[in-house]
Amino acid sequence: MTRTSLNHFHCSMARTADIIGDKWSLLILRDVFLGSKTFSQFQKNLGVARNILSDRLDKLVRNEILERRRTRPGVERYSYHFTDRGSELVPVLIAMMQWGDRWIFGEGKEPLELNDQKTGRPIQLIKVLSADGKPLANDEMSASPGSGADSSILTSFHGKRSKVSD
Amino acid sequence: MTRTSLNHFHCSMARTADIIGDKWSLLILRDVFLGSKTFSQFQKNLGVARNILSDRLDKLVRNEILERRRTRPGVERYSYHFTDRGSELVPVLIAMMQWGDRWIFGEGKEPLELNDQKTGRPIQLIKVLSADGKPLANDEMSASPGSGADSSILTSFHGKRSKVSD
DNA sequence: CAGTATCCTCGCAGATACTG
DNA sequence: CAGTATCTGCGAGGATACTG
Repeated sequence: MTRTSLNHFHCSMARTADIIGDKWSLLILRDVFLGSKTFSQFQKNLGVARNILSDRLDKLVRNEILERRRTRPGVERYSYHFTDRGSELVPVLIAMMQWGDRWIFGEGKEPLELNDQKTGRPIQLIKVLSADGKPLANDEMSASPGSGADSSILTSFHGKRSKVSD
Repeated sequence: MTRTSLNHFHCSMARTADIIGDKWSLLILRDVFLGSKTFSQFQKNLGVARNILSDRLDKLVRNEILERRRTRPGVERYSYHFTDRGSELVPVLIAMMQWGDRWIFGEGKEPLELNDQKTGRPIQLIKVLSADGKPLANDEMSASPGSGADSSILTSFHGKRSKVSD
């Protein structure tokens, strides 16, 4: 990838992956999510090369995921923040973290705990809901035993499948 | 990335990104999610080079995201399916798709619709829930206006922040 | 501090031919 | 069909020096 852009795919996944589907972008977003704001914070936390960091931040700003603000007038001091668009990416980040918590770090591995800032309530679950807002039995998402017969998660869909390869 | 592995990060996001955070893997998973099963289906749908596809499938199988099954005994005919571990990645995929539906393809752009296979109910929302299962007002996730003062999504957290860079 | 500029290297990705 | 093998090259990524 990267060599070829995914823009020609009429697929939200592909387009989204094209924007945030690289590791540094993902890690930068995670870092923003966890409170980092400045170039040097990112650089220090992630250990990424400065030019790469610069490039990624630029891309995220151009794609309106992050917004760059001057912290003090006159001085070269900036901070990065989620835009609306960007903050709605948080569920993606949380979903990834939760998966990792569960499947990479095991039971006793003290996963990252997140609290909602306003209510103080812990955030622990991300769920796929049906249109009416009722939770879809989560079992259905992961019910099929790995070696089961015909694992059928969510296979039916409507939309342009035909143009997948173009 | 890719050059350096993310294994040394004690961070679920980083580790998850290391496994599925590249575009072809993501697209393969999407394709599995939408019903593709075989090497040639992937190859045809995605237009990816065969060696790359082979490599990614291998990696996904090694990481126990996908499982390879022989469809007919004796014949070289295989199919790929989600494992338990893999199927729990579906929320990540859905979260990405939804974000793309909303922010890349606009209102009138007919986003992909997904139906739950068993109930037939449409799946449209993915939500972050608090530990008690109650929905966290979704506004809190995206409330801060892009240019607002101090956009505070979910900033508090507990866990090993210290080891971020090592 | 917050980047840009430069150089160099390695590996991802593409194309194509071949095999069981 | 489902890959493996090989060859090539672009460009992502790293390191470091420099600038406003």
